[in-house]
Amino acid sequence: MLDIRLIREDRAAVERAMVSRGMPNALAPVVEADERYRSLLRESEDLRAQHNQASKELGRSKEKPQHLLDELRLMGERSAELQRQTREAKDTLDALLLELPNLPHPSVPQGADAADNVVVRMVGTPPAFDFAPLPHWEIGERLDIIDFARGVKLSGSRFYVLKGLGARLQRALIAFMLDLHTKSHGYREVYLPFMLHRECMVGSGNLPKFADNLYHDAEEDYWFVPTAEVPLTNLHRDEILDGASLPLYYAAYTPCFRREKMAAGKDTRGIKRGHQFDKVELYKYVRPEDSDAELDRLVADAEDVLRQLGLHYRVVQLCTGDLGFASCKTFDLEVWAPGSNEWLEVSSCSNCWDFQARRANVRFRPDPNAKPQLPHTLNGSGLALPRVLIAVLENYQQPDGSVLVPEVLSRYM
RNA sequence: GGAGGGAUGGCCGAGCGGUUGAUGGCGACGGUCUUGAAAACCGUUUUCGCGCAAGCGAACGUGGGUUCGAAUCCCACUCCCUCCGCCA
Repeated sequence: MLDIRLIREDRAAVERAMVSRGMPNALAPVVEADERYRSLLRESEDLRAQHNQASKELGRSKEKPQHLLDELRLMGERSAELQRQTREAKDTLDALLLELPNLPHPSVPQGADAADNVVVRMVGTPPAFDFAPLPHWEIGERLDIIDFARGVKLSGSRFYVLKGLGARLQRALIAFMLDLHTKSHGYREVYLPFMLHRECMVGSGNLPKFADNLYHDAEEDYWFVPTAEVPLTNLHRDEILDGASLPLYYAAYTPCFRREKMAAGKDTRGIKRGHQFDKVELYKYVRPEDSDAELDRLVADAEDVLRQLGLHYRVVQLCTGDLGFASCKTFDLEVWAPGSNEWLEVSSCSNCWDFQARRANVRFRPDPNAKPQLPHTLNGSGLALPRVLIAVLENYQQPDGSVLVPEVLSRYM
C-alpha cells in the first residue's frame, strides 16, 4: 500500500510512477475518495467533540433536565450517522489504495513489458554435449523418477509424481539450499503454516487483486500459500520490532499452491509449471536506508545456490512495466535448460520498500525512545525446486542416459 | 465434539456507567548520588488519525446493541486456559 500522504503531497510524481507501470488515471479516484473522507472525518469529529463536551458537563451537574437529554440524544444520532458515512468513505479509500501497485525504484529501467527487461549479467558457461540433450520429461520418464500419468490420475493436469531418486534429488536440493542459507548467509530457518487467514493475503498484496491465482478453503476461509513470502510478511504483522533486532533474515521451505489459470495449454510439458511446487524462500526485514544494499546481497545469496550447483544462469532486471505488484525493484535469476532449450526463472528477488510493511502494519523502533517507523521488506526465491530439478537433470545428463549429481549434493544423496 | 473459566498498556494486575488512556507493581529510558556500578531517590514511558498550530477524535479480544455518557450493562463471534471424549 502506498502512503496516502505521499499522494497528497506529490501527486504528480506518483502519477508518473503509475504511468510507467502502465496504469494511467489510477490516481484520480483515490484523491477524490481521500478528499471526501477527510471532509467527512472533520465534520464527524467536530460534532463528536461537541457531543462529548456536553455529555461530560451533564455528567458533572446534578440536574438532568429532559430537554437537554432530548437534545443530546438527537446530537448523538446525527453523530452516529456521520460516523457511519465516514467509515464508509474510509473503506472506499482503503479499497482503492489496496489496488495501487508499488512505485518503481528510480534505478529501474523504463519499459512496457518483459521484452524491455535487461540482462544484467551471465554467469558460467552452457554445458557442451556431443549428443542431443534430452528435455527433462524424457529423462525423468526413462529413469522412472518422474511419473506424469499417475500425477494426472491423482489430481489432473499440472500435477506429477516424483519417484525414487527423483523425489530424493528434490529433497536433497531443499536440504542443500536451507543449509547453505542458514550456515553461510545468516538466515534463520522457519517452518510455517501452509494455510493462512485471509488478512495475510491482504498484507502481502495477493488480495484483493489476485484472488483468482489462489486456492482457498471456503468452509474455514483458509488460504493456501502461493509462496512463503505471504506467511513471512505476516510473521510480524501488527508488531513493533526492536530496532536492534534488524535486519531480520528468514529462510523457509514451503510448498506453493497456484491456480495458474492463464492459458490452459501453456507450459504443460514437464514439471516447469504446476499447481503445486516446492520452494525455499528468503525474506528480510531491514532498515529503510539499507534496503538497496540488502537487495544486492539477497540476489547474491540466491545466485550462490546456482553457482555451487555449477549451473549456467543469467540475472535479469525487470523493467517498470513488468514489476510485480508489491515490488519497487526486481532481479530474476534464470537458469539455462539445454534439453528444453530455454531460460527458466528460478528466482525473483524483490525490494518492496515499505509497501508490504504498511499493509501488514509491521513497524520497528529505531531507538528505544524513537517513534515507530516502517521497515523495508525484501523477498527472493532461493530457489524454486522443480526448475532447479529440471536444470540439474538436463545439464548433468550423460550419453548413457544417466544423470550425474552435482558435487555439493553428494552428501545429501 | 461436551463442560467450565478467562481476554485491560512491554509484562503482572486494579478498575461503584460519568475529568479512567485507564490506580499500583515490574521492566525500560533520563537524572541525582557514586571513582565506577549497585542500592536509594526524582522524573519520563501505548498507538493511530485529522489539523500549520492550539488542539480534537479513536482504540481496554472482535463486531453489534442499550445510554446524554460504556473498560464497566446486554447479544453474537474469535482466541486462550482447565477437565472429559476422540485422534496423527
